[in-house]
Amino acid sequence: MSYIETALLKAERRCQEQGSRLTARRRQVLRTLIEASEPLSAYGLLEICNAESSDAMPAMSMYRILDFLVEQQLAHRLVSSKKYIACAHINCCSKHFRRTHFLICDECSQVREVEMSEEMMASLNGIAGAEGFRLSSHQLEFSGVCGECR
Amino acid sequence: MSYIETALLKAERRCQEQGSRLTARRRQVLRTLIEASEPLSAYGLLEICNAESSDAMPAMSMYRILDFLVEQQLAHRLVSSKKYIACAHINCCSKHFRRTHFLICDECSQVREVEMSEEMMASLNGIAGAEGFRLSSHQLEFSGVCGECR
DNA sequence: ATCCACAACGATATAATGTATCCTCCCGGC
DNA sequence: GCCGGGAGGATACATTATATCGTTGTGGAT
Repeated sequence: MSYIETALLKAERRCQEQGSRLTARRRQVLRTLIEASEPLSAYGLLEICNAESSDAMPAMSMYRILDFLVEQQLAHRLVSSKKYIACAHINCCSKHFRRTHFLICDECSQVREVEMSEEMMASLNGIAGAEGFRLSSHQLEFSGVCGECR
Repeated sequence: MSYIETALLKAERRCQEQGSRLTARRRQVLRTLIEASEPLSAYGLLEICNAESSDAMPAMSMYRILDFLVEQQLAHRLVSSKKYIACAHINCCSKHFRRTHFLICDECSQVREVEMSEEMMASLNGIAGAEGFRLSSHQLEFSGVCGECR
């Protein structure tokens, strides 16, 4: 079974566990994200999805679906570029969730989603904690140049 | 001399060194940012600035001015909220520049701009480097809850 | 099987944020 | 005084996102 089929099945199961559904629209958006070679904007996704199906979806629906996918940790929103990617860990256990960071290449705009090490987590929490701050989200976006582009 | 007067003078000097000018408009925006108690959006700033002077500035100008202030490191743009703040280090030496991170409180939306420690820099570079990645920007935005709100 | 509640989606309008383009003005150096 | 370029004005438009209310459809309770 292909990566994408497995991913969609797992996603479906995860949704059911949450009492929600991976509907046709949602599945289509998620599949498009997984197949994409780069991060896509909401309207970019909309264009692709609407091109491949006869009845067009309004932008509102796309935003709702993306909110859903992000909430379910099936996708991520890159705040620095306002674009979306499928979660890289969609096919493995869920222990990585909410503990990842993103390496975003300025040149090729590829994104590496990397699990945050315990060491790094501790370091960040320590630094923030020294300021009396309790971190909530751990989605960090780093920009730079990737190995291939160097 | 007040904090804000000193800051504006220093800013003016810094601009001159760069061959640019801290014009009346730019000064007004920077002062507004320094006086603000919370991050402001471009249009929010526009409203404030236009309210206090007779001839209104178009949005385009505000964006240009903000681009300028950010480039000069006199202000920062918080990408997660699309808002702007005055640089907290506007009144001290420039060694902090491009080495800060932001602790953004979910509750009160206050922002602490914190110098990044050598240890943290090394840690981040190490982690990214292991993936063959060379970091460029070091503007990190952490969300959480600040000491006062806890 | 029917009905209900609610999740999901459609339709429409509009808000908020950001950029492109071209022109004018003004300051500083020659 | 002239000229070159930095700065800003005017206008249009692109992109991103949300508000609101109505409709559909699915699953569970009865």
